[in-house]
Amino acid sequence: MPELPEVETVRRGLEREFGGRRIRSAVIDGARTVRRHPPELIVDGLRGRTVIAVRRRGKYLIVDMDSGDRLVVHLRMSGQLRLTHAEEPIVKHTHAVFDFGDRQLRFVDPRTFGELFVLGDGEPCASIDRLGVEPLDVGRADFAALLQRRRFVKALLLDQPTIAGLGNIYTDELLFAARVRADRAADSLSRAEVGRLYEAMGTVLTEAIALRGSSLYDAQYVDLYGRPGEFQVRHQVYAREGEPCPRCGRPVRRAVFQQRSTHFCATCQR
DNA sequence: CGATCTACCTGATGGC
DNA sequence: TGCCATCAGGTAGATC
Repeated sequence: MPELPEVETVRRGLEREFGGRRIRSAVIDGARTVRRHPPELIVDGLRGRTVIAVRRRGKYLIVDMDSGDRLVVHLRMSGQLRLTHAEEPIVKHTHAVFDFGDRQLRFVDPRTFGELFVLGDGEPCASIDRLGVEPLDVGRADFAALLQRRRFVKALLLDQPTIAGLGNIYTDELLFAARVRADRAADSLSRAEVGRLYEAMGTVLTEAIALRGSSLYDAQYVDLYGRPGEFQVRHQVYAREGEPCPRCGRPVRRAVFQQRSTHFCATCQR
């Protein structure tokens, strides 16, 4: 599922393939994908505009256009952005096609949780504006301060207004690396534990980006070119229930915590 | 404030 | 073979 490393991988592909290129036309199909405003705002508003830059904020992709408009994309669970040639057949669940002349950018999303919307020059966006710090930019002291709340540490790491970009896969991997249980109160972590969590956040996310993210058995996530990521082979606990813990050898466990699965080692994580 | 629950949606999977 | 229940999880909103 697209979390920070997957979204960052797509961002890099978008900037490389579409930076400086002009949208000839756009087609939006399906009512749910563009749901914040009429689809004409994209179809008519972005026609003829050129991509200046592609940025990422948390799990949001932000495409800056030469008009000052920004095309915002959130992949949610099953959204994919794909680079294709114009003549390639439109696959099922394709909800948006941006034609750049020699190539197309297509948004494919079976579960239609993902969304596209456009923001005018300077227009605020509550969804983006309320996002918390970027995990790879926040300093150690600021990160430690964020944890001074009486909430389950996993819930806090998943809380986008606190820290933007972590999802279920990477929180489980981070907590394992830091040897901290998901259900610990965030403000009960020792200095050493906070330090390990901070270090893990940097190393795990950086390596995951280098390996172009994680693709699971369902291959819901692939990059712009349809390639799966390779970080899943480095997962220590996520989707490894029953396999030996890489640290102590006891079986990795899975439990439902706050309505989602949590993978952990009951021996190594305290 | 924080925890819990639900809705959104399709495809894959497993049991019978 | 088919049918049905279950599960996957990012975000928003209701409720306790």
